[in-house]
Amino acid sequence: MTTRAPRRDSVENRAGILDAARATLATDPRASIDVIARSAGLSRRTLYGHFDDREALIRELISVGAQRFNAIAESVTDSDSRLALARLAAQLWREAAHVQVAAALALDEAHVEHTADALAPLRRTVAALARRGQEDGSFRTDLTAPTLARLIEEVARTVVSRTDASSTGAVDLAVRTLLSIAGLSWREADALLTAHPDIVDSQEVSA
Amino acid sequence: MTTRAPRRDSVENRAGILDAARATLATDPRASIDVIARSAGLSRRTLYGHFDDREALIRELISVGAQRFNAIAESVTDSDSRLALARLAAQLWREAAHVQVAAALALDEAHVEHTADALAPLRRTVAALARRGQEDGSFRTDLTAPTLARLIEEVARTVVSRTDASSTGAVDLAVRTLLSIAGLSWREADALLTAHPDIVDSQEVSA
DNA sequence: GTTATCTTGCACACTAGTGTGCACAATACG
DNA sequence: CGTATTGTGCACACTAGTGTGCAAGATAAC
Repeated sequence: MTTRAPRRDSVENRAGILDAARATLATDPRASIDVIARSAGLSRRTLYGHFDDREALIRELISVGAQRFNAIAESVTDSDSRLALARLAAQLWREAAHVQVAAALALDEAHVEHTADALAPLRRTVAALARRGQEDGSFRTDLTAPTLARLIEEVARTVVSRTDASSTGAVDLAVRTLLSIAGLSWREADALLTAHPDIVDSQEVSA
Repeated sequence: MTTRAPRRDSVENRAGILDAARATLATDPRASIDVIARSAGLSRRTLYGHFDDREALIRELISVGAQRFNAIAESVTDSDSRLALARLAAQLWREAAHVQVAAALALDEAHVEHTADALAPLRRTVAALARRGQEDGSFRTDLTAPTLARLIEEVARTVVSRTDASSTGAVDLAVRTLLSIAGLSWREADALLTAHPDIVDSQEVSA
């Protein structure tokens, strides 16, 4: 009487669709369901077996992605706000694949709201960081903390979505850009990264 | 035998369509022809009397806009590269209405090429400015000149298209952001703007 | 006042996409 | 094996948009 366990290929296909959607939508946020399904090696009809809607597919994509980098936001605990910002940027960059979809989709009117909700924890972290950085004299004070936070968010979005993630030194560029936006001169940023080479290189989390 | 002069209302309507398109597409780059026509107070059918295509309408919009700010690029002649960048940013901001459409449309795959072509002069100016700024020690040298130029372009696009143009102090924000990206610390940028209040205030061109 | 020019509404054909129903084939699971 | 689950192709209805043809009406130019 009890229902059977779900077939293995079914769950694999579902994951495959999500991967394909992530890759496809990162380049073209308006890619059709058919293109996504095909690039996952499945038929359009099958995709509708896994997701009710285009909407449902995208919502899941956003939720999963947001979860990943909300976690990152929590993991950054440096007391030096400049370091915290640098590390946050670098860590997020490593999730570039996930970030890019979110960044691309966030620009689409239909999903801004959901994206904003899902990313609320990350945004709170950034806002708090901006405030702290101003208070301890690390960040610029010619802008209000909320404005600075907004600026950091927007520029981060831009850098992430308009940079070839595979090119060497891309992480470096992203981090330096955000430090500049925070108000550091490029020499300060440079000195900071030289003093803490672990930020840009590989992750400090042991395997 | 000779053809009549075109009717006055006709040329006005054509201009009206361009204005409406500019305003509408700045918010939603995918607005339908019908929406644009209606917001110009005309019927969809009439719009097609003035422009062959959606394509033709957009091409003209881009061309006219590009012309305007290529002219601006030429008008900036400060020998101090920091001043030149600041003034360029401020001047372009005053053309915000035109810039915003271009910025929005430039993100659309279908028009990137045309936009890039039309903006070539401006981009050349920015590239030269980046090089000059590095040579005279004003701008950061941790990035190559082309990378810096690209970064300036992208961030400018972001600031322009994602800022409420009417809000007070928006010009100020735009200029400060770009100076930061160029590598100045926020204090340097602040000092520069204090020393040259004409940049952010009103235009220095006599009426 | 004529008249060429312009605007408009309506119907039409066309494209590209979404989401569903259904019958049939394949297959992983028990 | 048997069978419930899943994938697939096809037809279908639907939406939203583009671009055109045409006839009738408005109106600025002469």
